[in-house]
Amino acid sequence: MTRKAAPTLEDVARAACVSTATISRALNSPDKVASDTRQRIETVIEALGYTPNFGGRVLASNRTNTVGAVIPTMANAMFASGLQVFQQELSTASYNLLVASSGYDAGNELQQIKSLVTQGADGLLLIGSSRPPETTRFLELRKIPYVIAWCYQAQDKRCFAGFDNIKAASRITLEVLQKGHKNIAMIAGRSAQNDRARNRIIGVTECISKFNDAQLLSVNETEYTLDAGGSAFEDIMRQPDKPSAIICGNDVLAAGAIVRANQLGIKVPEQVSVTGFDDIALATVVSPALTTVRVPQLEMGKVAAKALLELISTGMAKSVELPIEIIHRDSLTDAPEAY
Amino acid sequence: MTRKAAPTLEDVARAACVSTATISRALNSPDKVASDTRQRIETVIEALGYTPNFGGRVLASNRTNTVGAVIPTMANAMFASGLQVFQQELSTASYNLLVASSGYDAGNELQQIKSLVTQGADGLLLIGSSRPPETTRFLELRKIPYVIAWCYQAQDKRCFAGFDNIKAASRITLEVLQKGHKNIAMIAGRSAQNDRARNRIIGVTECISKFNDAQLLSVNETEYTLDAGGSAFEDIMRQPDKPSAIICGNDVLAAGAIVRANQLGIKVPEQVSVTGFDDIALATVVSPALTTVRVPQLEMGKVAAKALLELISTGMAKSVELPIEIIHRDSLTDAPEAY
DNA sequence: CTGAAAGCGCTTACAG
DNA sequence: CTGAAAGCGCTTACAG
Repeated sequence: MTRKAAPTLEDVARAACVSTATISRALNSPDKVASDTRQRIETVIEALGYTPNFGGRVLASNRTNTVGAVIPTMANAMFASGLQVFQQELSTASYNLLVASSGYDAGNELQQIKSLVTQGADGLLLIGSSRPPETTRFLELRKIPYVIAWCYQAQDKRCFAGFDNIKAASRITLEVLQKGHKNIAMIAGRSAQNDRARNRIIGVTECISKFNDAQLLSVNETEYTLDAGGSAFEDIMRQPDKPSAIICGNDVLAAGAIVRANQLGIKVPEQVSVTGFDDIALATVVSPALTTVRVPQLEMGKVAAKALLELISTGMAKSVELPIEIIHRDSLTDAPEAY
Repeated sequence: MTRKAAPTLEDVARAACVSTATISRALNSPDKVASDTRQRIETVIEALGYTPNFGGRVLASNRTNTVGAVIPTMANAMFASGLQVFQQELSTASYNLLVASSGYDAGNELQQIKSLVTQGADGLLLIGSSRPPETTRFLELRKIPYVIAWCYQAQDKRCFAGFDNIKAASRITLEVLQKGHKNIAMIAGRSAQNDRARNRIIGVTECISKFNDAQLLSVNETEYTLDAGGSAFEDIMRQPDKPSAIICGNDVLAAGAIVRANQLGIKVPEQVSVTGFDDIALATVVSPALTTVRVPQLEMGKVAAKALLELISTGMAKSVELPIEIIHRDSLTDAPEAY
């Protein structure tokens, strides 16, 4: 099986009767080459089926035109669709996307980051702002351009493309309180290695604490699965002090809670209101449909790509804070008077 | 901003008092190096914070340790979770994953394939078996190792990691028929550039044609969204000849149909049964929960990764056919007697 | 606008 | 087990 060697710049140069330098220019900065030469070169390239060798190009230019993304998980719809837009945006700039997942584990994240950087990623997309010093040190040391999505911190010099999770969580909490709910519970994501989950808890807590007659009965941290949401719901509804509303850390948890409620014969929202977070497809499919906070997933992907590209080429890019929105559907209603 | 140049093999060699060749060996085939030399080298590498330069390595070895995946869309949960497993499996073999999406468009797919190959992908994961000759030619010409997921064709010499969509669609159809349904409709994906969608239609059609007293009233091709599923459902139920069961090309379509049915006050499954395909999270969240065919998403990701790695290193790998399974939930019930 | 040539940082036969 | 050296295929000042 003798695999005919792919044509090289050398081959093209010979066939087109120019130097390799000119061909390289014709490819990378066409305007520096006379148009007739350029035409001749293009013909030859076409005829030979030449494509630049990746390794040669990378070694000489020290750039890969590749960007890496490390996300918590691809299995959750909330990251996947943003990633899609991110990739499309990169694609228009002739950049490719390397993807890895951390499984919400900081050690794993560092490992994946190192792997992507070793594979030559020119820049990185990361989710969330807080990570162990070891990771931060690595990023700094290697001067890796990176943008952080899914959160926003005004005072921070790093580049964000996201929204303020504390504010967003406060917003949905306010909706709940305005419906007259006094006894509230929260089903949250695991906050230990997840600043978004943590900040959503903070947002809920802070908002409730401003209302004298309202109280946060409990915060149940759990993994982001339907089952876990269901179990947490069941636990909460077994307590003597039942809430009239449950605020969930994301839509998966909320959908899990509602599905379980339906199975247990507990009426949502008549007996308990439930709210979500993220606004993924699930939110419209559960019954009752989720009142939730819509997170600008697609917009984040797009903005993050632009920022990262700019960061790579110019060395700096501005953070952008995207707006969230409360989506009113059927899972949140007025607190029962008698309560 | 003088960015201190990263240490090279050269630097390590000098510091460890050995040749660059030895270091390269210590890195790539440690057993070829005396253990004390290796130790010394490791210390120096650690001290200098050396990591191999990607471009140099790629140019010299002609391998990137990167594979690419071109999937129809990341936004749909069915591909995303398989991709996650695929990446994890690659990761254990020190391979990285480049991802791109085609949006179910063949032209787009070719463009993305070219882009990934240009970026040095050692191999490719592709979804589905049928593509334009132009694409096939490119793949052949460049001798790109690739594996095809989400389908399986016994007679084919290409490498598959998937299941037989025709058989799978027949299986679920048989379930429907065995419940006594005679008048059936199908809501399918767009089959033009999508062999899975096409084969599922074939499977349904073939199976029904074997039953003399049953008929396929209509096949409604539409895009894979909740709304499209809902609209198709509405159209179907507006016809004078209503089906007693609707077989859907995937869970998104089925969930969309059921949500719409609920809104219209049409009872599922009492008035119409509805079945899905894929078994994604949505299937358990809609109410009634979907009777559907479970596709081995995660297993496919894993098997595909193994096959691709083997294909890259040895030049060949066997196709594997994975089993599907019918998941019985609540959206399919007996046909009304009176019908 | 074009060419000659150095150099990017590795890997890998080939010798020893 | 180790080293000297060629070579991978580009890009990019530097001259002209």
